[in-house]
Amino acid sequence: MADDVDRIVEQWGRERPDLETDAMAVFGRVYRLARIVGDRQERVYGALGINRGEFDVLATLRRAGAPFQLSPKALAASLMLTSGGMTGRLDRLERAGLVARSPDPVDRRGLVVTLTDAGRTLIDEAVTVGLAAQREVLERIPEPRRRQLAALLRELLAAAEEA
Amino acid sequence: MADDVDRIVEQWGRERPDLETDAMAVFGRVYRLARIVGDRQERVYGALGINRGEFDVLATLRRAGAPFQLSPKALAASLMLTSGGMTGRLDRLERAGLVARSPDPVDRRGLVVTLTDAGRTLIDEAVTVGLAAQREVLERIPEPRRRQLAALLRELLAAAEEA
DNA sequence: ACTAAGTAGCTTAGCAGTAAGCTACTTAGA
DNA sequence: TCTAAGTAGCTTACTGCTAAGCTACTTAGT
Repeated sequence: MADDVDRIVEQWGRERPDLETDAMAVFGRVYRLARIVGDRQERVYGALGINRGEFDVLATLRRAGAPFQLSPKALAASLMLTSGGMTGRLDRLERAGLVARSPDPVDRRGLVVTLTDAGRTLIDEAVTVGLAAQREVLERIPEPRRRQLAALLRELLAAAEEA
Repeated sequence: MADDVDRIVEQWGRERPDLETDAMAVFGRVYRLARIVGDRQERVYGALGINRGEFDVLATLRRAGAPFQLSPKALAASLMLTSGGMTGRLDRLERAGLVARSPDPVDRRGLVVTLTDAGRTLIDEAVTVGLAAQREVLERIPEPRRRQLAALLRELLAAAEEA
């Protein structure tokens, strides 16, 4: 049974028989997966009052371990975000009481962003339910193919980063 | 050798040993792949004067086959876009002379969007170079793993659409 | 034939991002 | 020890999207 991506690849094959379409089938599915699972995560986080970008900021602070502090610079680099984008996310998170900004004691140009207790509580819940949402999808495919897929995606990501 | 995603998963394992983190490794890589390869495509299309969203509109018209016509409604549905988003894309493409809007002869509420000759020429070039950019990444991993990956992504997408 | 409900595309307001440029501060070199 | 270059974070202008609501038109029910 053909899926949407199969149909698209087939249409291109008919209209442009000169094209080598294999790569389309792979990346077309990567894009669709990112969108579908991303939207799923967005809904789950939305129920907790944050969006996916804000989740990523809180998660990065949480993962860093106690005392849950990073500079805006480090956060922006880790999330591949411009400084303007980071300012906006921190504004919203600070307004919601989930992070606090304070002066960097050793560099007066800089700040340190700290997860508040409320932020810590929220992200610990969010990561649990977000991961459950991902597992619901992944566990529909049985081992050992789950493990194979993980290994192959790791290899493809390495290829993409090199190219 | 660990990659960024391995390090993130490992940090979570340390901070939250209660979490079942397998799914993170899979979807974390899907998100990163979509971003990296997406940015790559964006650069390629940018050299031709269009962005990825505009590419998708032209590609959908092209794939439909002669006479390369679809309604804004059909385009929006196919690209999972709101009607407002579609209006904007068509405005830009029409201004660039790549598509034309004309009244639907059988339904006076509707329009038909047609690929112009310039649009046809541009999309035929864009799909060729865009696909080459994707192949450059994919061909870094050897057969038969390329084929396995394609099959497993197909299965995962089906799982995501069902869930 | 008339009316109520539905549909197509557009408009507006709001959102979250980028790019470019600013100010304040730090660092390296003569 | 000045000074030039570099860096951190913020601001502004712009982009492309969504959500909601509009007008014009079509379809179904009586």
